[in-house]
Amino acid sequence: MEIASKYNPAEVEDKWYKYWMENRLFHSEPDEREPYTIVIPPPNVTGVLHMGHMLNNTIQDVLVRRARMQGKNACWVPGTDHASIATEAKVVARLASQGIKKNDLSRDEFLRHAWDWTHEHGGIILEQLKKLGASCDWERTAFTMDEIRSESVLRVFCDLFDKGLIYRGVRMVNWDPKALTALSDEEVIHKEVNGKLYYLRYRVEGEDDYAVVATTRPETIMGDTAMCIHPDDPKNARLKGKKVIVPLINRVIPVIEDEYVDIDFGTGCLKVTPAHDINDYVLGEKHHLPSIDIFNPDGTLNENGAPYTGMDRFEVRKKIEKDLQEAGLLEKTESYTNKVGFSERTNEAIEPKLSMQWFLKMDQLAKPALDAVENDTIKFYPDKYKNTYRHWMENVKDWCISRQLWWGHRIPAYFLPKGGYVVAMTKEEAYEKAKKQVDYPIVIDDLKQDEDVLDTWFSSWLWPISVFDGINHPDNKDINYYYPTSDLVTGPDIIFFWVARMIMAGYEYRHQPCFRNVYFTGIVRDKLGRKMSKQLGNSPDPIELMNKYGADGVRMGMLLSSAAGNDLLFDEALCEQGRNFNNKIWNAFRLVKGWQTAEIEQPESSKIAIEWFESKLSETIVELDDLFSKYRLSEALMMVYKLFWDEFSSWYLEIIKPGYQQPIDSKTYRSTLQFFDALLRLLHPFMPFITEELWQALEERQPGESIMTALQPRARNIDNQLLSDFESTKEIIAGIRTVRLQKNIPNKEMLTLQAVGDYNDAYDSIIVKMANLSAIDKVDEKTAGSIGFMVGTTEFSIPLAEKIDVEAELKKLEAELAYQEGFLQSVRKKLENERFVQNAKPEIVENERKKLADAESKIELLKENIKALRK
RNA sequence: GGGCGUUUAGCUCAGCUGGUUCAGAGCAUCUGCCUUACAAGCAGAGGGUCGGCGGUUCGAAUCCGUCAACGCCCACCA
Repeated sequence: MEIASKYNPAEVEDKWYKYWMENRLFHSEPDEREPYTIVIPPPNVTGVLHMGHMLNNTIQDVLVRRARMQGKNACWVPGTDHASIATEAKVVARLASQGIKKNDLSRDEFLRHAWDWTHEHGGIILEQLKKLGASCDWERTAFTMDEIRSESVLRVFCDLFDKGLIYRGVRMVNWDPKALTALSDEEVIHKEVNGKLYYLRYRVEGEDDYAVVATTRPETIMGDTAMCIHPDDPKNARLKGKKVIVPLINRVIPVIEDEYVDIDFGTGCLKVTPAHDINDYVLGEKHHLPSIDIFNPDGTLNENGAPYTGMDRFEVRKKIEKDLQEAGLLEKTESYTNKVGFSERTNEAIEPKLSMQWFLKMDQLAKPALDAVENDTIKFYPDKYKNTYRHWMENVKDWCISRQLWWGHRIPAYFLPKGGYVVAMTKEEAYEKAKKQVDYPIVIDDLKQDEDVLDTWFSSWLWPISVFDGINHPDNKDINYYYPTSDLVTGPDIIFFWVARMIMAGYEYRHQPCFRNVYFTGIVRDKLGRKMSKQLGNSPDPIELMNKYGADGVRMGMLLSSAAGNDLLFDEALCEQGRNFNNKIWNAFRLVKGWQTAEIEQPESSKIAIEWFESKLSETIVELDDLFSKYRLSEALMMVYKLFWDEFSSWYLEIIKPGYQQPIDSKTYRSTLQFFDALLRLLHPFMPFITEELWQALEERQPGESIMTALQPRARNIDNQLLSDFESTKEIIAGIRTVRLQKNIPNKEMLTLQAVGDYNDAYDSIIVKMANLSAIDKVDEKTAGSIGFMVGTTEFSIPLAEKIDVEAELKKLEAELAYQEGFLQSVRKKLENERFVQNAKPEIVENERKKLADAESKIELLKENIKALRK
């Protein structure tokens, strides 16, 4: 059979994915085996696969496939997130492009559009994951807004409300004037902004004096309800008990005193605008100040903002500067850099705003979640994120869970006609509750459901439970079997949004951790270290990459550069390396499958090679287990890579390779197929497609059989002596090859090797074959006019009378001699140091003595050789 | 303003509780090879005062201090 010399992924990938699906190999049902569970971090339902997903899902797939091959019942649950704000923004934008304004639609009409959008785009990303080879249990695909998940969310809301953990109240929240909704603290990103510090003059009432206030936000003066000074501030002591007049609008406000004020900032006078600054709000509460809200939800000024009503807040800032200037009320401005909060989603400057919202109390939920990570019930990889986590959990604030949006889970609170509300799963239930609560007659349509929806994360935080329907049916077979899940793979950027909250929900609803290990991936950057972004155009399209290098090649490219928790600098060259490796595997297979077997005697060299490779394989398997246990996937892959490429292909196969058109003995062939099989199984979690293709072709397989469900090879005996002897053998061979290269001796030309003195000849058959020797002679003294090298303390030489360049040879030997003498010197110094001999561990000292002896014998040899050459 | 992390070969990184698996790996580079598995390859080679300084120690890439550069997270100084 003729096999192409290049591996063509396109021909095999779709075929095997289809095969896996048809045989339902990804599907899991509870059974008696140990479960291994991963829930996918659900991507946005309307999202498109990017490099971050590639990394994240490749890692998950490696873990799942490996677990499956360890005989566990592996289940990777896929799904998508409704992504409230992001999706709603996209739908609004699309409607706008069709000339439709959201406000012109009813809630139901808008939701129909949103669902249309979801059905059009939803699932694209999941299809893309299939191309990557993701072995998700697609029969379990979930959506945060499907029936089961929605019911779970409402149930949890009602439950937490009944437990008194959810409350409703007017609070200062982060308002996004573009999305027109409140945000949680976590959705606000603080950025440095270059602005100005404005010094405004507030006249003192009834006096010909004024106080100067420094502010970054002059447009909020219409909301001022006090001026505040520090009680111990001598500069401003004259203002105590006075009243001042707000510039331009001439409203009289009191001067209050509070230690909150920093005497040294600006002039020591602070304008207090309780409606539009969180600190001012606190001051306002404390001093019982009125609060004047001057903004509309969209960031324009309302009637309280007269004379600037209707203008945008940033326009007003410019305008008011001018007006103040003209009125002589602006003392000066300074350039000033301060931090401003921006909406994570819309990038709009956040406006602190007082509004009625729903909150979830966090302190009680946080307690067990903090403990679980502190005591390693849930382990973080890398563990540095424990610090981050602890800090947040110890300072956790109540979670604002309501959003003024339509796309999402509508809050199940129903307002009563004469005030008050009831919380219930359905309107009917709410009605029943309401009837008991009020002493006036009502009908069901008197109940008005809250217009707001819940924060997206209020559904995501239930994900590890809700995907198994463990909220609605807490005692079902799936949740009891698959929960707690095993590993979570996600980015550190959502440690608070998601990870921390899942842990809380896990303890609240299952009294168990929701997962055992969290693997934090880094951010995928380009090779210059820049974040990938659409604007920069530096983000490759994963699908194109896979078309170019094959899914296995790209997977390997992602994995090679991904130490846990470190950002990874993605370079297409790594995919190329992955593709090249695929090709290497492919060609090794071509070689092996091309051999004819015969009942001939097994060469000594093959026999040794088999024993050696058995040990090497076992040794690697042990090391792999260790690396996997530490989630060091990058290193694990590199280890298998080297095992296959260097040890198996360059050494093992070359040793056992029969001469051209010669058959191979069947004993060696059998072992070789077994090794190949084991290697494919080791490789499969990393590169599922090519390994399946070759595994299927390696031997006759049963219908429906797959490498996916074959078991990982197990380590057997490791003969350390053999392994170390073999390394020496490689060195000898490399030594001969180096000589060939230096002396320009073709590989075809046979050479003789002399081994001087003590020498273990057990591996001669291998050396003869690999270095193309006619013989290895043991000699007491080497032939004159030969070129030599040392391996360990044994000297080897190749007689090459006519080809020796005596001068060059001398130079080489003398350089070596100088090095050895220097080395000897340093070892001597160490051993002559009494404190070293006394304090160091005996084995260390013993080792130094051995080094000394070795160096001495080497030096002696070198001297002899130099003398011989000089003759 | 607090906290965390990083700094080792040209690049990306590994070096656990101080001492021959301590100066390593892969890629890149250089040299020689189209040797019938693979040029997407084979065989070899070169390359680093382990960020700077100081300390502990018989001994430091490794422990301590300090400085520097970069990165991340948190924080209400207008």
